[in-house]
Amino acid sequence: MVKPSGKREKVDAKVRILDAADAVFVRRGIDGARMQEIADHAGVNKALLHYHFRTKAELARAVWLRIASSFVPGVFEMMASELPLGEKIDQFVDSYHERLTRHPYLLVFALSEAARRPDLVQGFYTPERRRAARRMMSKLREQIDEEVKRKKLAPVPADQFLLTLVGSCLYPFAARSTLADVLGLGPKQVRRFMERRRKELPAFLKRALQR
Amino acid sequence: MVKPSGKREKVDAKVRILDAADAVFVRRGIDGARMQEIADHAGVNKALLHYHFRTKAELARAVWLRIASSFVPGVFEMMASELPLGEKIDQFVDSYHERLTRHPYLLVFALSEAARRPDLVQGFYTPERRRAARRMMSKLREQIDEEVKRKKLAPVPADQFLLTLVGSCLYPFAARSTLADVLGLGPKQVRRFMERRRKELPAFLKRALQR
DNA sequence: GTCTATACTCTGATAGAC
DNA sequence: GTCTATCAGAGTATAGAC
Repeated sequence: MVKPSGKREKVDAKVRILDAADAVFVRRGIDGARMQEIADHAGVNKALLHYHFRTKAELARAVWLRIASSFVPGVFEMMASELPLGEKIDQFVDSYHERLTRHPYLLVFALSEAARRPDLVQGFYTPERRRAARRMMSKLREQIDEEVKRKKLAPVPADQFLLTLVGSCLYPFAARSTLADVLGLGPKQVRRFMERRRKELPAFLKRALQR
Repeated sequence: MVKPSGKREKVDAKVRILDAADAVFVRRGIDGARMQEIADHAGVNKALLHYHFRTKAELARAVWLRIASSFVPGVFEMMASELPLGEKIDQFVDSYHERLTRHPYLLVFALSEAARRPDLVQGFYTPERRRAARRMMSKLREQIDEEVKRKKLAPVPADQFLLTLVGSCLYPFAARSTLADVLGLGPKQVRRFMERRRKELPAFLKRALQR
């Protein structure tokens, strides 16, 4: 499957633009991003951005959808799988720690734009994706209920537990700078702190479900 | 303590501007906010914003500092107090649920601007505030250690526990829209979900510390 | 202190050549 | 598809009257 040299450049430019837009939007936010900076970053002219993605809003939406598609479905699937609950927790924490460590601005971008621009997210949750979400929830419910029954715990609603997992895992990445300020840590100490968290958080959460 | 009618207008305008700027910045983000919208919202002319706060950046900083001052010191103090650990958890969850329910965009604003603009936060953590933060941490450490010893738990670092508390409490407010999409909830159901969380989260966290 | 009017820059978007 | 050149509008900031 060799690329026809004519088509090659075209595709590449469009992808390079998307990659550049990703970097700039995530770093600066949609409103703070400049089309010029994206063009420079992609090594093309500003006009070309408008050729491939008519407006800034459309480019932003393309970036957004690409990002969301790159991890939401995977999480749904993993969480709906037959893996034991404990391993799901491990995998979730591991994969987000890995990704968010390498992309420090990603979470804040996703949260703030999703909160402020419903239109951006519009259409991402297709019927199929909603079904996947429901499959995930019902599988989790089943596993948690079993755990609760076996260990005779107070019942824990699956949605609440999932949110606690997600929140306590992701939040530190959103609040990294505040965290450093409040705990009085330098960048290096923050990294060490997060590494420890990666190991200890799953244990803490599992323990909370084990009695 | 009656206001001299001459001074009254002056003070009021400046405060009205701050209030308006707060509303607009929090809702749109700093980059997305327009000086014109702030002026309209405050019922004054655009030029007056520049008279009282030279630039947009300075106005944004004033808003930021006012917001941060309005709750950070209180949390530090409460968390450093002699209250039992369990009651601290209750109070923390309650006060944030109350505040963030009424100001849905506040958290996302705080997180995204703090992450992207170190200069904005610059100078907020004075030596006195850092001391307050350390007092909080050492008191929490003491209380958690005691809990751990009494209940013979695996040791839980205070900073990690605090972050889990903060994250699992605040995150849902930052991800409100995503939450609704993933769980397939309408606005009303989201509210009910959050009310339940307010009651159940403290119990879950305390249980995690009780074995 | 507050307003009107305006200067000027920045930036998203288009036209048109290659 | 990609570039150069340019426009139109938006948006921050200032000058100056009251």
